[in-house]
Amino acid sequence: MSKIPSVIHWFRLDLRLHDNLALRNAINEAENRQHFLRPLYFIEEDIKNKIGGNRLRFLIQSLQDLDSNLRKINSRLFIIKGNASKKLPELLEKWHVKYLSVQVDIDPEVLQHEEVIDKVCEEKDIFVVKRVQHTVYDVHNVLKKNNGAIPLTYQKFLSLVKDNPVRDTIEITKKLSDCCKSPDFDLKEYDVPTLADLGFDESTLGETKYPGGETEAIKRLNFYMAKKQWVCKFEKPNSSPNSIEPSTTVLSPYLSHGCLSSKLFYHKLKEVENGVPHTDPPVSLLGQLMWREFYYTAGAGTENFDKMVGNKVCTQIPWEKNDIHLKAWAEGMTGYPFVDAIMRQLKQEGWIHHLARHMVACFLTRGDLWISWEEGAKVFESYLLDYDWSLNAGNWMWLSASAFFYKYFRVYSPIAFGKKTDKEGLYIKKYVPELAKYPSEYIYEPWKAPQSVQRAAGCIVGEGYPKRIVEHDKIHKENMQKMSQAYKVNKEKKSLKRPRS
DNA sequence: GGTCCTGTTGAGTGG
DNA sequence: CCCACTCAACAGGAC
Repeated sequence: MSKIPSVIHWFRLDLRLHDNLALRNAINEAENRQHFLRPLYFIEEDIKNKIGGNRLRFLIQSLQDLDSNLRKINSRLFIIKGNASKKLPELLEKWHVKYLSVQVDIDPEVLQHEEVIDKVCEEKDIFVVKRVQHTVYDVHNVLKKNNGAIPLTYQKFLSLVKDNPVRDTIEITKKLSDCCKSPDFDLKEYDVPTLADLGFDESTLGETKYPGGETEAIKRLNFYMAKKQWVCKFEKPNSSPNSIEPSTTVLSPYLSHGCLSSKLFYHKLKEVENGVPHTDPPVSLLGQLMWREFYYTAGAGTENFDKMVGNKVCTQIPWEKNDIHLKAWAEGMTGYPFVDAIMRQLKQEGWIHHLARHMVACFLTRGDLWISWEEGAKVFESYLLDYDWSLNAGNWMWLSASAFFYKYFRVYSPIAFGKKTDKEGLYIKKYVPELAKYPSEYIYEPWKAPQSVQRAAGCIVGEGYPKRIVEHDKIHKENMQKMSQAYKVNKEKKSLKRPRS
């Protein structure tokens, strides 16, 4: 076994070569010292039980693309089966590692692994480099600027970052010297596994609508940035949650996996907006990116951010358990066609529009089913291609009026809301095909259709399609009272903690 | 303490 | 008649 030391770049959510400073640091280190370069990615053995099939496929595609891009610079990706905190310590020893680079993350599960590695590296005197490259800003710096408190409003967040410069992105194009190739460079055991290798049956998935990978990310970014008028006029609240093709960019899965650098997106948007009239945050495209930063900051600064109990920004609400309703919601079988269409699109394609997320999140929590946002967050975590720890928790708290947003009496109507942008119900007809022959008049409320109409449409409510599991008109009013009560209790608790003196 | 808050509903109005 | 649009009501909190 060779005694030449190795340099490791530990890939996590930075599955790209562009704007990857940590990777470039590792490359330079390997080149300068003529050490081996080993770009690693850890895949847990039971990953197929942990994340949904669509996301798993997206991840594998992203890794394949990453490997192929690394090969273009005379390197490759080394896939290690197992989790980092178990496997990496062995490898640090085996490969005589002297230098390790990694991006900064805030997800507590990731940080758990990182803590173990940090300790081992300290013992072994391995140099560790960490780079902020998943967010535009260093969120810990933003927190410091706010005296450690998290900004509870978007405007406050914007004011904190207003004058922060955003560094230019970097590119990695130079080919690596052959001396940086380790002797085990061609071993198949480090190859990116297929879905079948991971024990997942790909035939259970629909066609790939959003292929993973840096190459696709850049293509998608350039496609949208070329539509300058569209970018400059973009207003998120005015985009449609139920268009047949997405009304927004769907860059989110690429950002969440790090196939696309948020900083690159930032600079491209600035370039397009430069010198011409454009919309602004919160509604503009740049504003969308800032929402991401906002939630990252909040997530980094709050303990138990993804839970209700022990989370200081989260209003404690006595949600109730109801596995039957939860299952009906998750599978798109609530009897409300708009809700069901959204949930089925989510399950099939791994992406739904932001306002569609609002609709179903409101329905699950304060609006109708009175089930904890944590349950909804778990379902989203499994299905969403763009799942992101802090954004998921933050948005679920927003929608359930548990934090950041408090006007709980603004409840989305599962009947009226979708009609605004899709009166005909074409979206419902696509994703809830059993209702495809319903006249548009009844498409949002099939239970109102006369029996003759239901028969003619080939689907009887209660047989071919479920009856409503709750009556929205009644239940949302009851829930508002419960919310009011929970707020009252919360307020009392707060004033007890900080009595006026 | 006034002001402001991306993303409501549902009724009412005017083109 | 249908639409696009405005407006009021609503049980809140951060800054």
